[in-house]
Amino acid sequence: MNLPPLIRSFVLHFGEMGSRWGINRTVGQIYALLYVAPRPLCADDIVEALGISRSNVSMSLRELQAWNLVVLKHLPDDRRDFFTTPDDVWQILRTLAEERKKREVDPTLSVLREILMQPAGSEEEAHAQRRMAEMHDLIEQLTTWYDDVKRLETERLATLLSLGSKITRLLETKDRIVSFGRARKSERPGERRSGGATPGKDPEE
Amino acid sequence: MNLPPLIRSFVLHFGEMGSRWGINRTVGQIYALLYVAPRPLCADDIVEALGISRSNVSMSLRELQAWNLVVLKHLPDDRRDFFTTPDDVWQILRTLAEERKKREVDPTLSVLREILMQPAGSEEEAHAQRRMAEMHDLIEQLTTWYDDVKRLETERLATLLSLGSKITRLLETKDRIVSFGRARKSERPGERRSGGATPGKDPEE
DNA sequence: CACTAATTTCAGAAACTTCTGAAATCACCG
DNA sequence: CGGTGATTTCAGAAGTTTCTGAAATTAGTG
Repeated sequence: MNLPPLIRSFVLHFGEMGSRWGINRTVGQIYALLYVAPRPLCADDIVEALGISRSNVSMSLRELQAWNLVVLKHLPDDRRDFFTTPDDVWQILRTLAEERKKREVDPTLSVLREILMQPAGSEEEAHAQRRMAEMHDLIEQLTTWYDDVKRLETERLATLLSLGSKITRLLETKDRIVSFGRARKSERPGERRSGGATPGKDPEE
Repeated sequence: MNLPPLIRSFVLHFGEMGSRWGINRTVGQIYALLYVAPRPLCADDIVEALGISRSNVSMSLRELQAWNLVVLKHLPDDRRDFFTTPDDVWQILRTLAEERKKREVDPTLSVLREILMQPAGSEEEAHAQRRMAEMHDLIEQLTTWYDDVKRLETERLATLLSLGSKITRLLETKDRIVSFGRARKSERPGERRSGGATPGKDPEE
């Protein structure tokens, strides 16, 4: 490996991290390298920078493509493939979330659904099904939220994040103001339960 | 492995999933088993249910304890350790988020900070630092949001989730109403930038 | 403080993943 | 359509992780 020290540390750290979740070391390193490189790199650039075999680079790039994490570029009069990462880190985050959901969450949800369809053969199984139903419902709530939020443009998403938990307070403020403004048109919102509070159901978006 | 079919499917799925992210197959299976079991299990119950060696169970339980994912119980007049998972799935989610952050996010943040402190030795390194800074800032925004939201009680967290992106609309509604109600006390909120929109900075928690 | 039973540790075996170099494939060019 | 160079595939080598049984440790008991 023959890289400027700062880039080297970053690449090595990503390699480590990569192996801590599913992705492997080389894939992590290549991603890190592409992420910080000032221009798109071709396979041989990567071989040179990381000191790994050509075939390993080829396979790892395939994997990154399968994750939609890299962008393919072509230079005129050069038939080699050049690779970069998207410029926008928020876009990268979205892709990562989407792919991890696809690989980690969706299969679990469908296994849970399948098991929950079957009849329990004993009290032990019935209890297990109740537990699985709790898990299923939690995951479903989270993915519903995610599906909703992922469509926001970056700017609004950032606003949402910067508000954080303040929103629950804001929500109460809004309840007060709106119910006051409308002079109690129907009934007052009052205490809200955990399940399905969906005020202000605008048709747009 | 000698388990009722529904439980068996669940346990096997979790084993698979386990190996898809960092955790290993056995650890995943044991967790799944404890999660659906109607009562706390001891190590030998697990050996029996999953058909794996006693020592493997012992090591895997240690790992689950290191992740804070299991609860230790003792029965009177029995010095064996019995294990369960917490009853509340939201609590489980919190623990999982906390531990993954500790292992996956925090180390990355500190590596990024360290690298960003060092002087760049070339334009290539300077560019890399700019990219790393973008990544750093994104992660910091996400963790700030997380640190804020994780303190919410389950009920409020559920409300927040069920609102999802509707909140940004709600926010605009609130801006309108509040600025109208206050009859433009100081300046009007207007367009909001991505960075630090923090309306309603209440002192309380 | 010896005995017993539960539990943990650990060295090496088994299983699995990653990585390589050689061979096959692909795609353009004359 | 044969040649050239880039790229991919793949069998097996290298490396890593997981799992086991045997030995060591811990903790309670008479």
